[in-house]
Amino acid sequence: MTVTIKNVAKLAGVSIATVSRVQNGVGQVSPETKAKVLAAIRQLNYVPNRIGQALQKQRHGALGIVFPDFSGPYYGGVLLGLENQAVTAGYSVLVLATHRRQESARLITELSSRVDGMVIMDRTVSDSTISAIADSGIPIVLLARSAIGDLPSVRSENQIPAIELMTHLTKDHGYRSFAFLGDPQIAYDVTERWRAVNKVAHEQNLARPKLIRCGYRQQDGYQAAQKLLTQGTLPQCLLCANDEVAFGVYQALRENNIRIPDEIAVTGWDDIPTSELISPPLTSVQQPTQQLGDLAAQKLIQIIETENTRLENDVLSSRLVLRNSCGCNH
Amino acid sequence: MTVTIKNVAKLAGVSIATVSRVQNGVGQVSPETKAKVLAAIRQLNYVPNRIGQALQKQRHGALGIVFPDFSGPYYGGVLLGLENQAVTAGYSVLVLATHRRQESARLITELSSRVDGMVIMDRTVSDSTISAIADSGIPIVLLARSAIGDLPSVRSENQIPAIELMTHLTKDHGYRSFAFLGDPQIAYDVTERWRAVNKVAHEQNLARPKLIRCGYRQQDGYQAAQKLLTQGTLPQCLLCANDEVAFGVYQALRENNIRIPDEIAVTGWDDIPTSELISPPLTSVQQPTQQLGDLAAQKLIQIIETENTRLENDVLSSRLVLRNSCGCNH
DNA sequence: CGTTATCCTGTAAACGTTTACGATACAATC
DNA sequence: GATTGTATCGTAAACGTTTACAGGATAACG
Repeated sequence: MTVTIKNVAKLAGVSIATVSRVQNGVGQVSPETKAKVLAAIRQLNYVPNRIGQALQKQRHGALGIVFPDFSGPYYGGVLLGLENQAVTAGYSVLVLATHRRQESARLITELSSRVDGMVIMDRTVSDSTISAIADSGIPIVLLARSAIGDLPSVRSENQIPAIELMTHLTKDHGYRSFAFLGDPQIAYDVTERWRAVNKVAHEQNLARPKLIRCGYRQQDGYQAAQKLLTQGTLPQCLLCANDEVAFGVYQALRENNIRIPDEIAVTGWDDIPTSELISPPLTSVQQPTQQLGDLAAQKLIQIIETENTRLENDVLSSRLVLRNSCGCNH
Repeated sequence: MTVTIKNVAKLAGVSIATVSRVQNGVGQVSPETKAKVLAAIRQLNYVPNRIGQALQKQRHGALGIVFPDFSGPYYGGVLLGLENQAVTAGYSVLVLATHRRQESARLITELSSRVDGMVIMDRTVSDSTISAIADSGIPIVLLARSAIGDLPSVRSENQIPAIELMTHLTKDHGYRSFAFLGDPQIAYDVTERWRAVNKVAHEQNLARPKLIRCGYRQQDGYQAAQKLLTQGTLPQCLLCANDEVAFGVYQALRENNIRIPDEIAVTGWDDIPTSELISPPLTSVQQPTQQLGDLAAQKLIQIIETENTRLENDVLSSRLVLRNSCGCNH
C-alpha cells in the first residue's frame, strides 16, 4: 500500500542506495540517473518513512512536552512558543498532559522513547522518574519546576514580583489581612509566590495569610470564594494564583454584592488579555509565556545537537501590572 | 548508552526473542527464565524502543493534529479532548500549527509520515494536499472544515444557532443594521455563520451586513472596532466571530464611551468562561469544544483499528446563550 | 597498451524490534 | 525402547532507511 524506497528503486531501475542518495542530495549521482529517480519519486508520490530514517539515524527528530493539563492561556502560550521553535528547527512536537493520572510515570517514560529530548513542566511527575529518564540519556529541560540535580531549567520570576505586589498592597493600600487562593502543592510557580507572600506578611507582622486550596480554573476560584464567604469575616485582600481564579472570585463576589475594590481587593497572576477588560480591571503580573516555551525549546535543541549539557538555569522576568482591582486608580 | 533488548538478553543469558516474549507477555516462557528476564529488565531500566517496535509492527502508535494556531480556549479545548482520548487508547499525540506558513503543505505531509492517522482542522492547508495524503493511505478526519471528497468529518452546528441568533436580534430586539467581525475566508465555521447571517438579513429585507475582516484574537477585534468607529455611522449590532474578538470590541467601545447594549449590541461565539463574567455579560453560542476533540479522536482511532472507512459526518449541536450584551435582561 | 585516477553505482550491514519457524529436551504413550 | 506430543527457547527474517565499502566503467596519462 504505502510506497517505500524499494518501489522507487525498482521503478527507476536503480538500487535503493542511489534513491537514498538522490533523496538526500549526498554522494555522487549522474544527472541522468538523478532525473530518473526524481521522476520515479514524483510519480509514486514517495515520502521517506520517518521510522526507517529514525531507526537508522538514531534520531527521532521530535521533541516531547509534558503539561499538567492544557487549560488556560498560560499553557497555550507556552505550547505556541515551543512548537514554533521546534518546527523551525525541523522537529515535530509530541504533547502529553498528565492530568494527575496515576500512570503518568509510565506515560512519560514511554514518551521518552520516542523523542530526542523533552520539556517537563511543573509537578507532572515525581523527581525520581525524571531522574531515571535523564540517566537513560535523553536530554531534559525543566519548565516552571523546582530543580532536580543539575538538569537545566527555565522559569519565570516569581519571588520579586510577589514581594513587589505584597509591598504595594500593604504599604500603598494599607491592607493587613490576606487570603491566598490556589494550591502551592501543585505548581512550583505558585509555591514560590506563596512563600514570598508569607515572607512579606511575616516581616510586616501581619497575620499569616489564609490558604484556600483550589485548582486553577475559573470554576475553582468561584468555589473557593464561596467557601471563603461562609467562613465569617473576609480578609481585606484576595491573592489569586492566576487570573482565571480571580475571575471566578469576581463572579462569587458579584453574586454576593460585594464590591471590588471598595469592600475587598483582588489580584491575579499571568495578566491574560481579558484582565485588562474585565470590570474592575484586574491587578496582575505579566509573564512571558511564549518566551518560556521558546527558550525551553531552544535550550533543549541546543543540548540535543551540541551535546552541551552545561547546567544553566534561566529565569525570565515578570512585570507587576497595577489596575483598579487592588484599589489603584487605573 | 541507551539500553536495548540485546543488553537485557545478554545479562539474562537468553536470546532477544525470549526477552521480547517476556516483555509482551506472549508465547511460552518458563517461570524461572521469566524471572531472570524481568530482573534484568528492572536492573537495566529497560524500556523498549518505540521506533524499533513501530518499524516492526508497521504502526507508529501516534496521532497527529493540525491546528491553524493555538490561541484561545477553543483550540485548547479541542486539544484537551483529543489528547485525552488518544492517550487512553494508547496513542501519542503530535501537534502542528500552520500559522499560515508557506511551507504548511510540506510540514503536514512530513507529519503524515510519522503518525497512523491525523486530524486536520480548518483552513490549515489546501484540499489537494489533504487529498494526496489521504490517497497515500493514512486515515484522516476533518475537524471544523469543509468537506473533501468523502473524508469523514466532525464539526459543530453553525447554521442553526446563527439563524436563531439573527432571528432573535431582528425579531425580539428589532435591530436592522449589522456588522460582522471576523474572516470567513480563514475558518470554515465562520464561513457558515457569515452565510447564515446574510441569509436571514436578506430574508428580512435588511441591508447586507458589513464585513469587517479581522483575525480572531482580542487585539484583532479591538483594531477592527476602531476601524469601524472611523467609518461614520455605526450599525445597531456587531456580530463577532468569537468571544475574544467581542472582548476587543468591548475595549474599543469603552474607550469611546459607547455603551453596550444601549447604544450598540454585541454578540460573540464560543461562550468561553469569561463571557458570563464580563460587563455586560456577552451573548454567545456555546460550542462543545472538548467533545469535538473527543469525537475526532475516537473516529480516527476507529478507522485506524478497524479499517472502517465508512463516511460519516458528525455535527455536534451548539446552544445559543442570551445575555445582556444583545439587549436582553440577563 | 598498461597503469592510475575518477566517477558512478550496487551490495550489505546496521539500527531495535517482533514473530514464524525450527530445534531441543523431556514427558507421555504404546 | 520407539514414537509422539508438549513445553521452552533460539535463529533468522522482516520492517525502511542510511552509508561504508567495494566493484566496474571510463578517462587520463605515461
